[in-house]
Amino acid sequence: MAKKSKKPSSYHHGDLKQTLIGHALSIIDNEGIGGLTLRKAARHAGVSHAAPAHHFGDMKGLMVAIAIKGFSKMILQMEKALSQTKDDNSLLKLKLIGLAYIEFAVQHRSFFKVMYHSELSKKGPYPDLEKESRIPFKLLKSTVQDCQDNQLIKKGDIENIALFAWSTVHGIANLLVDSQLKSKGLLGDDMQYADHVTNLLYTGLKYQ
Amino acid sequence: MAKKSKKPSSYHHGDLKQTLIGHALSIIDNEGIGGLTLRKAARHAGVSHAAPAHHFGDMKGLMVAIAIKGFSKMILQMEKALSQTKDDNSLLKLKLIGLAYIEFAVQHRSFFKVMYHSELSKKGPYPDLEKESRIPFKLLKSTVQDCQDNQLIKKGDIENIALFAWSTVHGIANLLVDSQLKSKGLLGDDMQYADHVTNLLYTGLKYQ
DNA sequence: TGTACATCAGTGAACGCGCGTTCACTGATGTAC
DNA sequence: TGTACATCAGTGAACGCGCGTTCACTGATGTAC
Repeated sequence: MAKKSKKPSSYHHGDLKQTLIGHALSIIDNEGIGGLTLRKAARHAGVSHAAPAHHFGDMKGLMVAIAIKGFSKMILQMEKALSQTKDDNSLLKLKLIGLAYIEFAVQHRSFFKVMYHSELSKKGPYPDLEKESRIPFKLLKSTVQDCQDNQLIKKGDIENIALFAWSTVHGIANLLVDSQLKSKGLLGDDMQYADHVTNLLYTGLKYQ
Repeated sequence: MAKKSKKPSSYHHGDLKQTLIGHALSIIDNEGIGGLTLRKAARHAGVSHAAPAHHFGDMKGLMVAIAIKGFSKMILQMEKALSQTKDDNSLLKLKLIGLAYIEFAVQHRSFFKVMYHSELSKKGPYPDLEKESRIPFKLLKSTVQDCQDNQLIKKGDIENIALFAWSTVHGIANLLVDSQLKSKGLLGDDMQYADHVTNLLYTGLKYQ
């Protein structure tokens, strides 16, 4: 405390914004969204408690920044999954896109929690966030369309079928993220389980 | 403020415990679980801010009390649904029990949120809560067993099949509770949608 | 029916804590000439 | 290359707030005799 000469008292951090997001995510990892505060994020980043306000304005600003980053990561992961098979195998694509969604949620659970946090989806307007958040569903819809065009699943309203598929997959992702299954000792490997459930879902889509 | 003669300054409330639970639920309805504090619940109940500690000890005690009450309500609702059809129609039972689960979640969303709040499921031990919380899954498992005995669904490990069914239904319930679907303008009637999804699920269970 | 006493539920003042927010400031970086 | 100045990121002290918790208390209810 007496000697301050050790630290070069940097007034320019480099990329504090991204650093703060990183620490915010790890706080959420450990304590849940309720455990995140601006002061705590600043403390973890080794920076004055007033610094976050400079970049995010307030708590909501931080959450929005995290969510936007999360969505763009998730979209990349989904697109990568789609590109792993040929155009004519659209049923496999449907499965892969669902698994990519679940995989992202499991691998980046704090991102996922923020992205679908109800407080965030309530109030707007955050046009950038809103735009990004719609893309995953759009990807799913066009895949469902492909499947129907190739007569791989039964006919029906695309929007509805996509909604069914998404909500099942999203529901499973949520469960895995919350560790509801693991804490009951019912679950071994997350992705193996996810594979089972998506198979179940697509069998339903085929025959119903 | 000057005249205190109006209120009879009651030192005995009648059933403050249940009253506090009721107000806690309505706070969660309006502001989410994060918005609930002991002081706020006391304020809504028109009671001193130290009163809740008398009945619940702390915040966690209140949450546990809410969850226990929620589970016993939900179990009643599921059992009622099961009793609405005859023994030999177990596939219908499987559907009804799933719908009862979703219906409870939608009708009592604050109960549901507390019952499956991750902070609650982490730390224990609350033996009463743990006991109650296992019953819904047990009911589901025995229904799945019935279906398999009557060769209404494909063979397989009961525990796994029940887990698939539960997690899908639970996932949907969560989505409806969080209003993720409504806020996207994708959803008309909750239960009509739930009906669709459960049909989809059970078709999967039949054919896979 | 009446009195004395124990128990129990709720009170209200007090405390320390972490939080978000404000604001004058410091000092590093970038730009003009 | 050097100097003057603007901009911008982060500082740290200060504030008021709502929270959980503690604790001596009050007064209503129930029980013994």
